[in-house]
Amino acid sequence: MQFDDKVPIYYQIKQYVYQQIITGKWQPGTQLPAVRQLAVELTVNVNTVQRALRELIAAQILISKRGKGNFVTTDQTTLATLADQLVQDRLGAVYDDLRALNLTDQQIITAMQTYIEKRGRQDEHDFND
Amino acid sequence: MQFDDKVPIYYQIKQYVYQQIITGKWQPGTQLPAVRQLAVELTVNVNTVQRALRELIAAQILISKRGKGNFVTTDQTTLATLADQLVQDRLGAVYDDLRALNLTDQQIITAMQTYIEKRGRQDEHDFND
DNA sequence: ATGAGTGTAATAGATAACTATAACACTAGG
DNA sequence: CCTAGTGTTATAGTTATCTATTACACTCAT
Repeated sequence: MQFDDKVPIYYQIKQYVYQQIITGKWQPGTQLPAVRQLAVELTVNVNTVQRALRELIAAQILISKRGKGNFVTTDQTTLATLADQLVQDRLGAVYDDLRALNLTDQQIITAMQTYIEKRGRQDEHDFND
Repeated sequence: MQFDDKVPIYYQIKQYVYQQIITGKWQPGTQLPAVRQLAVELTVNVNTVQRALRELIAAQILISKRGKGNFVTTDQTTLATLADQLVQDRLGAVYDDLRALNLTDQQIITAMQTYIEKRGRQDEHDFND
């Protein structure tokens, strides 16, 4: 996995776990890959994986069973809130940034639409290459 | 200034300088505050300011005149490109993130519109408090 | 009981970022 | 010439992150 060296790896691993859960790759209640296995897959140290998981366990996103493994929570409320929270946080961050660059609300929406249209054409083009 | 401890301060200072320029607070050709002054304003060390400025100078965004000061470039092309580049990079980042969270293009646009509407109401409410 | 597979934790060393401090280089005005 | 104001650089010490390694704690099948 490619990490952005501007932000701590353990922090990016947390985001990675969120994505696996929200996209359904790791279903509620299912067991995660072993920490040593995750460390190999992410080409990272076990301690770094553990640091990320520790915070997710504290947040009840994951359930840790010593000697057995780590599991995705089955608490539907937690999972539903998580997905919405991640999206809202992301939107809030980009909104603040673009406002700080002097864009109006309408310009932000238009810029996003234009970006997606352009991006769609590019992806299609790349696909046909 | 409040910094996010998840990303290097010198990197955030670069973003700060971009904002000052793009929002017109620092006009093309004008002199920046002295590095020691900036360090005080940002409550940061001179070396950290200098590290940020060094990269901006290398990118020709700023012009350094030893013994005189640092100045915003007057190259209109550079400035126009810069503003557009920052917006596009920001949009690209949030787009990738939201796609990774399984949102469709249309859902991204809708979520952004909804967020801005909600945010607008909240700001208005806060303002009247 | 033993061993394989799991999570958890501690140590020591490396590196990057940041700080405080000092020094050096250049410009302009008196 | 000298001084104040500017950018630039270097050193040393601190902290956070990450790594490698080792050890410990628990579960389960045999």
